[in-house]
Amino acid sequence: MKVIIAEKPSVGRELAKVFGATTRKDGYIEGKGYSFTWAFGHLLQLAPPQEYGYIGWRKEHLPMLPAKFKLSIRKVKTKDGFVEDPGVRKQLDIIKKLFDEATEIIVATDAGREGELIFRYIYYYLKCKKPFKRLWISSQTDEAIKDGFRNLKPGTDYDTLFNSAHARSQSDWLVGMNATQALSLSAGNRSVLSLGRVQTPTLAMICARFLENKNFVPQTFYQIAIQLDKDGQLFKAISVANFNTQPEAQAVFDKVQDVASGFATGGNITAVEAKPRKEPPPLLHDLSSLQQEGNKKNGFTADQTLNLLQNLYESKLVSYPRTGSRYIGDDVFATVPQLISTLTDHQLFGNQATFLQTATLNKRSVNAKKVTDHHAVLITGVKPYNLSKDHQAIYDMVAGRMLEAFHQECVKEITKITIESGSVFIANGTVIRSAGWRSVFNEVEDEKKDEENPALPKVKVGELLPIVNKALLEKQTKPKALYNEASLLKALETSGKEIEDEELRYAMKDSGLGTPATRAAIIETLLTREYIKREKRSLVPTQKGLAVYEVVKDKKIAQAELTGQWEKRLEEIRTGASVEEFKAEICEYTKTITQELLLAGIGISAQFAEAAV
DNA sequence: GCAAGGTC
Repeated sequence: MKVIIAEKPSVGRELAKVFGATTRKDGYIEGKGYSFTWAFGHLLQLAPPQEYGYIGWRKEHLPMLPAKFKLSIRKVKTKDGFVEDPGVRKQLDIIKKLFDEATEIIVATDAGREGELIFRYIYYYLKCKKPFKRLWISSQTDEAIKDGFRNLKPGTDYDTLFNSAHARSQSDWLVGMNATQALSLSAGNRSVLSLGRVQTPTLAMICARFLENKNFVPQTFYQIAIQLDKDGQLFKAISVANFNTQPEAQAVFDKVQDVASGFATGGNITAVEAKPRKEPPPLLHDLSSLQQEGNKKNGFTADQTLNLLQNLYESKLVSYPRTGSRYIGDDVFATVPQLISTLTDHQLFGNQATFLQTATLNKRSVNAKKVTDHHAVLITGVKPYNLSKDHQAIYDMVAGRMLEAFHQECVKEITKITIESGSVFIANGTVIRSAGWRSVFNEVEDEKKDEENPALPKVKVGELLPIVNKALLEKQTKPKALYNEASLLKALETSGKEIEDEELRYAMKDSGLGTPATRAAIIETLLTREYIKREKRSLVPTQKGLAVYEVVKDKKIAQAELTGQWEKRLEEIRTGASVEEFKAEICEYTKTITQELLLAGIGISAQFAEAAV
C-alpha cells in the first residue's frame, strides 16, 4: 500500500477524489491501493529551551545554542498552561500507523519550503525509513494532479530545500529565543519582552512612523480658489502657486478680476486639455489585499478577516484563503463563467453577473506563472445561505472582486482647464465615460481630491468667463498617517521595495516581511505583548513598545533587511550551498545580539519599570 | 514565559 500525505485535510480529500478513493476512515481516506492522509500545517516544532536543560530564564544559560535540535508536538494554550495538542497527537498516531504499513510514501504537502519542512519533521520525528517520492504541483485541478502523479520526483531531489527550511527554522529559534530572554532578563524580568526577525522590524516600523507623525511640524501655506460660471454651470479652480506667507497670497488674491471687483468676465481661458484614461480592473484578491479591504470597508482586523475567510473555506464557499497569489491559471479560468452564473441573483451585483455572462472576460488576473502554492481567492460556486452579516461581507468582497477582475476597463475623461486672472489657476475634472468594472460596487473612489470637479463644462481657449467667487485658503502640510492594519499589511508585503540593494530586493520580492499566513498573527503578538495598541483604527506603540524600540532600533534584529539577507542565503542553500557556513554565522550573530542586549540591561531596567506604570 | 512557520 502507498501512503499519500498532504499538508491539510482539504488537499488530502481532493487527491483522494481524483483517484476515486472513497472509504473514509478516521484521519485518512482509503481506496485503489492508496491511503490519503494529511497534517494540519506544522504538527511538530523545534523543542523549547527547557527540553535542552535550560530550565527557567537565567543569564547564565545565554546564549542557548543546542548542539542538536529536538522536535516536539505542537502545543496549545489552555487554562493550565501549554499542553500537547490532542488532535495533533491523534493525527500523528494515524500517520505513524499508515507509514508503518506503507511500501512507499508520496509527499503531497504544499510545493514550497514550509511544505517540505512539514513533511520532513513528521518523517524524522517518527524515525521513518520508508522510501518517499515527491508530488510537486502548483495547481489543484484534476488534470494538474494526474499530471503530477505521472511525474513524481525522487524524494532526495528536495534535500537541499529541506536544508534551507530547517536552517530558517533553527535561525528563527536561535535569534528569537535568545534575544527575547536576554532583553527580558536585562530589563529586570518583569514581563516577556519578545524579539524576533519579523515582529521586531514590524514594531520598529510602527514606532518610527508614530514618532515621525508626532514630531511633525506642520507648515502653513496659502492658496487661492476661484469659482467660474459657464452659462450657469459653476466650477472651481485653484491657484497653481502655493504661497508661504499671507501677504504674498493677499497681493495675488487682490489682483483676481472677479465680478465683485467690477470685472464682468475676468477669467481668461488659456488652455483646455481633455484626455481619456483607461483603468484596468483590479487583480483578484490574495489574503493580504482582502485583509486590507476588510479593514478599510468594515473595520475588521487582519485576524478577524482571516478567521471569517477560514470559516467560509471550511463551509466550502471559497477557495483556500492563505494565498499570496492574485492570479489563477487557465484551467481555473475555464470554470469562471460557471462561477459567475451562480451570482446572477445576488442582490448587490446580480445584474453585473448577468452582464458578464455575455461579455468577453478580461484576462488580467489569468497567469499560470504567477500562481505559486495556491491561486487567488475565488468563490467555489456553492450557494451560501444564512451567512452572518460579517461572513456575508467577506463573501461579497470575494465574489464582487471576481466580477470586477473579469469585467471591462473603466474609461474616464480627465479634463484640465487653465484660467488666467492676475495669476494662473487650474480646474480639474473627471468624468466616467464607461464605468466598466467600477459598476460592480458602484463606490466613490477614496482618493477623491476635495478640489476636484465631477464634470467640467465645455469651454474654448480664449473664452472669457465671469469669476463669481474668490477665496483665500489657509492650509497646512500633513504628516504621513499613522499605520492602521491595512497600511501596515501593505507595508509588510512591500518592505522589499524600500531596500536599495538589487539582489536583496529580489530575494525579498516574494516573501516580504512574514507570509500571508502569519501577518495577522504578528500584529496580534505585538498587541498581546502590549507593545502596540489600537487607537480608533490606528496602530500606535505603547510606552513599553517605544522603550523596546529605543533599545533595538539600530540593531540588525530591527531591520527588515535581515529577512532579505537570510532569504538570499537560504536560496543559495536550496541550490546547494553549504548550510554549515550559514549556521555558523547565525550562531555568531546570536552570541552578539545576546551579549549586546545583556549589556544594555544596566541602563534600561529603570526605563522599563517606568513603562510598566 | 520566549520565534516564525503552518492550519483546524
